Amino acid sequence: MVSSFRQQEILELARKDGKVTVDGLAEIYEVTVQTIRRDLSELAETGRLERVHGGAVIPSGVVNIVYNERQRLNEDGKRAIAVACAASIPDGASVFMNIGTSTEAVARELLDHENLLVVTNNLNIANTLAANQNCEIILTGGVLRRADGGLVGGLTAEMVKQFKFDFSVLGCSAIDEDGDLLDFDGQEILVSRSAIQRSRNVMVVADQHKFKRKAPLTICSLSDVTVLFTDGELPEKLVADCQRWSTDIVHV
Amino acid sequence: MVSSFRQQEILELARKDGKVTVDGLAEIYEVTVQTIRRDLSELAETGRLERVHGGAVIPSGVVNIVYNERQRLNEDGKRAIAVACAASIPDGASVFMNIGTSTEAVARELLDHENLLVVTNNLNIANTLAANQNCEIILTGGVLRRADGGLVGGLTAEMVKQFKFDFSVLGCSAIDEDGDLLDFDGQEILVSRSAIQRSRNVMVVADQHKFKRKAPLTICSLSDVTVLFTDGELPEKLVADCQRWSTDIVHV
DNA sequence: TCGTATTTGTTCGCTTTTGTTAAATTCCTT
DNA sequence: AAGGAATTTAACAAAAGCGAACAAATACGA
Repeated sequence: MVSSFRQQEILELARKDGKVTVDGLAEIYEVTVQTIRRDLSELAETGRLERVHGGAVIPSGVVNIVYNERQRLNEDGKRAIAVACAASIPDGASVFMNIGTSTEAVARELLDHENLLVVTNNLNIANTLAANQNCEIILTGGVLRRADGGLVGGLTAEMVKQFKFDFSVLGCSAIDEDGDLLDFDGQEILVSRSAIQRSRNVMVVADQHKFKRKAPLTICSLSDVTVLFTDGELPEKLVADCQRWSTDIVHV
Repeated sequence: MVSSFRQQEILELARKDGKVTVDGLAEIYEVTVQTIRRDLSELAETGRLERVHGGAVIPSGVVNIVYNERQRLNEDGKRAIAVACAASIPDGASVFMNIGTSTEAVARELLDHENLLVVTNNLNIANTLAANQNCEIILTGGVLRRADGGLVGGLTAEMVKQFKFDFSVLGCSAIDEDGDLLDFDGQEILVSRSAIQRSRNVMVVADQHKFKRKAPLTICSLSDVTVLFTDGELPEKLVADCQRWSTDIVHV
């Protein structure tokens, strides 16, 4: 969902020079500054640039794993979900966050939180939150998966078990009609399960598409979850089940 | 989060020179001193600079400059050392690499090796080697240290102990006249020691400056090392000791 | 071809940034 | 320790940049 060829080129320009200006880009592309502003806002919203007055700069971070532009599906929805989720996390909390674009969106919304302790197996999240000086970041160990900057493998789950979290923020590949959280990755489900086991509150972030997809492996049931953040409509039966399980649903 | 182009560049200037002056910056950016003062105040508020009369300096106690400076120190020498070290590592080896600019240089020379398995607690090394598709990268877990992209803490050493390496490539802060490897960082020496314990071959990369510096903590002795790569001259006595310990010295 | 959705341009009120001035503070020399 | 120069802070006005809303233009699918 790259909304324009400009945005790609703007990114390249920014990477080359370290920064871009609104006026400069407007001149290059022969469009109004307003159009450029819209581009920059979009790029900033998804964390690919950092907006400053008069232009934008490359986001400052420790890591810069070059990974393929990944599927950017339903960005607005994910953002709204992330905002709601981040709002539920108080300053000073200890949080685990796993692999996934939805959890990465949450990380971006946590930039203004204070005194967080974040444990993650996702290098992108580490990179994003590195900008928040008030945030202690702990990476789990594991094999680096270049495709998504994830750390995977048996060691990862082991490491997660060493902690006790106030919150887990988990993404998944799909949610089944009967309320099972599903994933494609056998090792990642072990990580997620360990996190659930060690968390006082389990938060799941899942946009509407997750209800239409299928995946082969079960992470857990929504009954194990404290609160689900989504922008999708759940089947009536599942809503009833959640009520029975006392699983909160936050619909954004 | 920086609010203007200038602030990011001011930070870079400060890191490069260790300090910046209000007048100097005002001239560079062609703005009034008042504007620069506002920038500096903001940067100081968020702890990234320390304000002094007439300008600003890097906050004391932060490793940052030291790190950036170190990186530029004796680049050619480090490169030569790295080339020699990388040449001693065969394709298909399992390698541990720790924090340090010298080991990072080695990583750059390993980009053409094949089928390596590299374990590291250094995000920069992971980042560098990510470009080598034939290389499996495993990150140890640990607390992310923003200053140098290192992963530190008790968990890191624990994780290292799970492996058995063909080679360790280790940097250190200093080498004592009697052949002791020294470091500033208490937690990093635990990591290094674990790696030494679990390695068939221990390689130490140390440029000439390491022989002129001091550090408070002992990692191990050169007698525990298989081969030392350096561009510096060792005291005669130490050369003799190494011969006795059957520690090879590769002088580039 | 028409109707709809998306993108772009225009305007305007509002916010942020910058420059200017004056008073207060700090630094340095004597 | 005093006095003068340099630096800083504070306050306010000017300028630049911003986002929202709506209209025009363009692209797209039926």
